[in-house]
Amino acid sequence: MITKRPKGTQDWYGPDMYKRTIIEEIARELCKAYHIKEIITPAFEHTILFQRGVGETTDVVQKEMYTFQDKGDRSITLKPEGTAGAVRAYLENNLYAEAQPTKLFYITQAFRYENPQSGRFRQHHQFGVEFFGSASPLAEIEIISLLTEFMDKLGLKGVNLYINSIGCKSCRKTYNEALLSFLKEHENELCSTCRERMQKNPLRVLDCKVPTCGEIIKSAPRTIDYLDEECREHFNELQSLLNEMKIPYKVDSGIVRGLDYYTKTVFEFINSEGLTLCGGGRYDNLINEIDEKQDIPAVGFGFGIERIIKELNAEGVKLADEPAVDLYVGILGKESKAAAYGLVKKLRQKGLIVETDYMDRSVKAQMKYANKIGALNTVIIGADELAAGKAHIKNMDSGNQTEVDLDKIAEHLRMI
RNA sequence: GUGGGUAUAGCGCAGUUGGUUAGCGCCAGAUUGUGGCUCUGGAGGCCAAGGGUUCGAAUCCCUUUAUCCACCCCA
Repeated sequence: MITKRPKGTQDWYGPDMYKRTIIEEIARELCKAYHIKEIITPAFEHTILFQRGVGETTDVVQKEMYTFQDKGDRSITLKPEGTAGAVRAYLENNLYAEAQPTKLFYITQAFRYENPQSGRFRQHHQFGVEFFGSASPLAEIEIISLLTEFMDKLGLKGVNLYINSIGCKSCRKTYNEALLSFLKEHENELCSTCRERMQKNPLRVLDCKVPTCGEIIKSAPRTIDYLDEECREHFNELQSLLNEMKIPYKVDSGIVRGLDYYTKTVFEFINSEGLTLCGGGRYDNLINEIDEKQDIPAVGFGFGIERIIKELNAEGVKLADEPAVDLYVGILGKESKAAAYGLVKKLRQKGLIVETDYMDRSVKAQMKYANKIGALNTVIIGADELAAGKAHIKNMDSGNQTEVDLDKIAEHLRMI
């Protein structure tokens, strides 16, 4: 037990760790060009923030939060998603008082107590962007455009954009009534889970994957038919912008998000297996729900880093290789240790990736090791080399050796 | 919370009606200071844990734990 990690968590190392590093680098680089600033908020917040922000009736709040009392008897919750904390920080630090809009991105862990399975963890990681202050569809465009570029840079091809509009509060009210009465007519044709969902959140029936339900849903009322004028216009403008920008998308009336805060635009990036890699949308009411003195529109998304890696692997996309060891410095003889290590240090300071022997191995074993770690070049430093001030640099690919002055090694390696 | 699969060396796996395997990796050698290929040798496992049946259990039965997959929901 003591050497076992908690259920649903992962240790990051090796190739996946490197992929994660590259993914985060691409995200940061992209946000830089979009002039989106990084924010890091605490791993935990007051529980009330998520109850209000994410929504009291959602599964995330009802059964998936890591909530505990701290020693000061405060109710604390490990963040289950990134938006609520970013919104809280935006309000608490009066960022709305600066020139608007405010564009923030985060790379954070998120905690949800659920049963782990493929692409699902109790601690996972998200790259997210929140765009505060703009009611214009251009805010959605900014977010979506960044996402499509992100996908391009990663080399993902099998992920598609689906968008929908669920309208504002008032549209939703009339729509929910229409949907509910429709569902009641077909109640005995629906699967058992859908019959349950009907009661607590009828919107969720729309993305049921059971084929028989799918047939019924086809003729169900769609949110986009119940939009008021403003919401309809917003959605139309968004679509024509996407068309003009030649960003491929599909309108899918089945896209309804499971978090309560969304309004108007909702979207998902989904792979060929139906797994959602990224979900987001507009949340014009959320800030007001958290601070009633403020009424600020916003758009955002969360992208699952584990799911990106899963998709990269599924599509066979190779990100950049880990940088190779430029030179392995073999050490021969006790009396050469300090001088050889001094050489290692000097070469590292010149920017080379250098490895050496810490195991007191024989020259043969050192060469084997150098080969195993993929060193591009090797050199053996012993009494002879130190006396002569020269050594043989061996190119591990060709096997050729070149005699080089000890103080010219870096220059020699740069030339090849 | 519900359902199914799996659990044998660091890894990935055999194990026939109850009496244990080679592989990959790791370490060391194959003349003295040079890798890859080959060969030889070595280390490493209370066969997930506990209980039961049996002369004898990795193998059969029960319990527990872990893990994977699916549902709900989500990234």
